[in-house]
Amino acid sequence: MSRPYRPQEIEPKWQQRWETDGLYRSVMDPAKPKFYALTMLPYPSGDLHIGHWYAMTPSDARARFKRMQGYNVLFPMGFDAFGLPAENAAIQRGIHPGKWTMDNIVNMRRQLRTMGAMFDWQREAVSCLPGYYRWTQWFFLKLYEMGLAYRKQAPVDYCPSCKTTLAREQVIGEEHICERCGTPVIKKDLEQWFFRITKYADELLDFSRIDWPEKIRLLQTNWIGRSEGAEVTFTIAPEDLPADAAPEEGRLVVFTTRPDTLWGATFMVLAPEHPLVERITKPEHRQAVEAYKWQAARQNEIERLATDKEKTGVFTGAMAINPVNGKRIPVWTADYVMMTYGTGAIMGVPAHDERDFAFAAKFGLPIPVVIETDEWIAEGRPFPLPHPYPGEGRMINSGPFDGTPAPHLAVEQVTAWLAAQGRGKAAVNYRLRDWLISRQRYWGAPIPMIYCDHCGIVPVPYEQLPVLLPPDAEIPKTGENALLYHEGFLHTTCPQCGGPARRETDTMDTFMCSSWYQYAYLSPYYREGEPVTGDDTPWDPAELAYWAPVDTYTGGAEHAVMHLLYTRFFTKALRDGGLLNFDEPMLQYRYQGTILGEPRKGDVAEVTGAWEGSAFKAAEITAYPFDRPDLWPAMGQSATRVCGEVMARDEVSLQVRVDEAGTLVVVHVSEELPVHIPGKERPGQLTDILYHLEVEKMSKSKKNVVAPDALVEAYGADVVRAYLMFGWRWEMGGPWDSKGIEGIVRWINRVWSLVTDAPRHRAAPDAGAERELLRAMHSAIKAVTQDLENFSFNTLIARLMEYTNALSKAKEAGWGTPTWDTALTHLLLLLAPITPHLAEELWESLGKPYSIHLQPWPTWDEAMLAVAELEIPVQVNGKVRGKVVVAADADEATIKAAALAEPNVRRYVEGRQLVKVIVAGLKLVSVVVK
RNA sequence: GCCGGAGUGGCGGAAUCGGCAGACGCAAACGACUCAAAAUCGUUCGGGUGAUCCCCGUGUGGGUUCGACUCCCACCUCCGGCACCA
Repeated sequence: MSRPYRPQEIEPKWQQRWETDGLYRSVMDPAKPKFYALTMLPYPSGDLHIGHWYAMTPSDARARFKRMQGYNVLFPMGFDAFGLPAENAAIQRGIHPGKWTMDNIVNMRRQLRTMGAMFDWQREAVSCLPGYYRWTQWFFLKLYEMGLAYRKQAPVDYCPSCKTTLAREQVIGEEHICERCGTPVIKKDLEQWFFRITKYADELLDFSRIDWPEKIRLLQTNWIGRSEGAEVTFTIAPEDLPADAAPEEGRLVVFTTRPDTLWGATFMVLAPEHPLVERITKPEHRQAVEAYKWQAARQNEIERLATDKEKTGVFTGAMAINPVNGKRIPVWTADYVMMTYGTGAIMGVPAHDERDFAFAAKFGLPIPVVIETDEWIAEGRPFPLPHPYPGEGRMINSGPFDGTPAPHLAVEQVTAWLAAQGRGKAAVNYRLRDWLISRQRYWGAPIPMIYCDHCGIVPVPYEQLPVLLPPDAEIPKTGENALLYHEGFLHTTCPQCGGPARRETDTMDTFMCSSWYQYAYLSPYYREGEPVTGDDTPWDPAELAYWAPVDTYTGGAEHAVMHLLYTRFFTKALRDGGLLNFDEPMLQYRYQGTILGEPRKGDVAEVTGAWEGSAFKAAEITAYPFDRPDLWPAMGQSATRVCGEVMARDEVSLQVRVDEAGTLVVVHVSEELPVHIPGKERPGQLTDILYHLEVEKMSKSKKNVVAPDALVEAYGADVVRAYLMFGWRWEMGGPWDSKGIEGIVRWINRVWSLVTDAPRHRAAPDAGAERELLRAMHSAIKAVTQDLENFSFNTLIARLMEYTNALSKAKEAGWGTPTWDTALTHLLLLLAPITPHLAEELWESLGKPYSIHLQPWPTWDEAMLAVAELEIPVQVNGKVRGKVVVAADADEATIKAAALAEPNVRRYVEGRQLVKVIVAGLKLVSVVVK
């Protein structure tokens, strides 16, 4: 026996050697095609998570594969280092956010190095360092210059717990909770900075230049929410306008996707915040309208009580005139119309819109039908209409348009007609809102703006960047922004007039930092220490021209409508600013799923004792393993005994499930009480009892976290890498399985001994076996190449296992022959991207030249995949009844004859009428009989 | 409610221009080796009480087809996103 596989020795050795040699330094080389592979950068939370490994190591494998294929590959790594957890740590533990962050980064760099990934650490970028955020601020100034950054007073989403505003994308679900802490978000009226992402709405809907998953494209498309329709101008009845009204005040524009239903509009609704409400409300309705507005504003704050979808609203007393038929219709105000979408006003067409129908039904407004269908006619034209009908039909009661098919032709024709008359025009609306980037936080890049009493809002000159975060800021325990109280930061002079001025204290959303980091890697902290101007670029132009854009991007799908939308916007904005000459930041994107916590059954505890109120006081505890039902005493509870599965435990109590229905009993346990565990001699402690774990997201509080450091220590990085690729469909993820990794350990050990152990005897080469081995080799090369290309990591490992098994079988027969050597070295080449240390070590042990990672990727020969003869299944009436072996070049007639001659097939065919025989190439023969 | 995705052995999963369902593993059982255990190697492993034969089987019910996990229709369950967006 030769030496055993010891990853703990070989992995650090190679990592050091590669680093010393600069094996993974990525240097521009015009002679080679470039490949920019990027995986989402981590937040430096303190420890690397198994999820980071799951995301990064397959991405690394693919980057390595591309490198062996001859590309000059860039695969960088960095840290998204601004953000709230650092401030929370400061509050809880009194550590400065900067120190906390940088300490975490030191640890995470170490952990990342144990992956054995080909990260080029000399290109690392850390977003909280001045050399980085100077450019983040520079981009802000650039966007401001381009008119893409603006400040406005607006009702914004605000998290009272994080004490900061949030972007629309950071508010989750129906309950409108903060994505970071889960606190319900409230609306606040604040002056905030926005980026005009809506300007790019249409371009962001165009995915034709990029290879992104359908799911992400859909999420972004829905988020942007483009809808086409028309703007139609109604007028307020002149007598209902105040005397001082300007002429345009009487024009009320609404957006509708169904201009063809205009003749059915029987009322109008304004959002409660709509300025016109104030102006047109009649004195006798004023009190009710004011009360309603107040209530609506307040409801926004207390989160309009979820389930209640009953329509509310009040009449303003004013009338409007429908431009298509001159009819006078009442103007209402109601909170189902939103000020932030469209024009904040709608026409109510109750017959053909669900919401308008509910509103009209509640307030007794007429519901005339203007779209008819054959079914409606067949039902006898029921009136009033029992249900709203938003579907297709023909226009009726619509003057010149009666009979027009709607909405298909009708929308176009009515829109054209309105436009010709100057009463409306085609229009498009989006759900997407501008990106709110102000955060009332200390730990972020300061927004480089100055407020001067004289000059107003003044941008910090480019030359003065960075606006440094004061390192000596005291983080208030209240969670407020430390910059508000930092006199040295706050007070400055106006760059224009030189007078006293105040700095903006808000910092930027951290998504701003990650919107351009893919370019930061190209020349990290570019021109640090040198003053720069607005005419400079934040990167070395040569590096940008060579590497950008990203060829393959990988990371979590949860960023679909945040990071992935923002970074596309950013690139397009920079392109329009003349900084870039391409349209999309990442040409190909693939996401991975999530590794969840491993489920586990709790032990079965049998407890005797006595009840104390609603809890049970333990006198004696015995714990049995859950999966040995033969040992289970009956579950249940009595006056002196409780028995069931342990669902949870802490230092002094257990929660025991005593029946199938899930009834829980709380068992109090005094500290000293020993726990009997059958099969264990000494009495155990409460902490020896296993408690139930559900499949859930991993989190420290749920105690289901898998620590990669411990896995690496136990199995080695290569095994962990291979297991993460093998165990799940990459894009799906799933619960962790601590047993499954053993299969990889066995496989890797087999690979190891395949190379390092000599067989018991050496046999003469056998031509047939050699040919078979080569066939297996070419087939493995093909499968692994295609699977790496397609992100199909689990099947790739399966194919490598099969190939390993084939080599094991072949070893006794043909060891030491040239064919054997070829087959073995090809196994190592295929393994190199997957298990880089193992492959390097074995490569060296075969006496091959350093490094395996500099070798070209093997190619396959289709001709070598061919077999001389193959087995074809034969079906009779759709069921497999036999198999025949035919030559690979057999013609159809031969195959047919062989199939019909097969004894079992004959049993089914004899005595019946042969209808036909279908020969499906070399795949299958199908016989039909009657 | 609307828009997506997914349902395959005890488990993770494989196979979709329609062609042998369950590759590759985990777990389990048995055997070899061992004083013994672990490791390793070998065998079995969807169900129908053995079988190379037969029947059933890819969420449910229909359909198309010589042939359906795959295509069509109607449902069910779970997951994700959106949610008065006019």
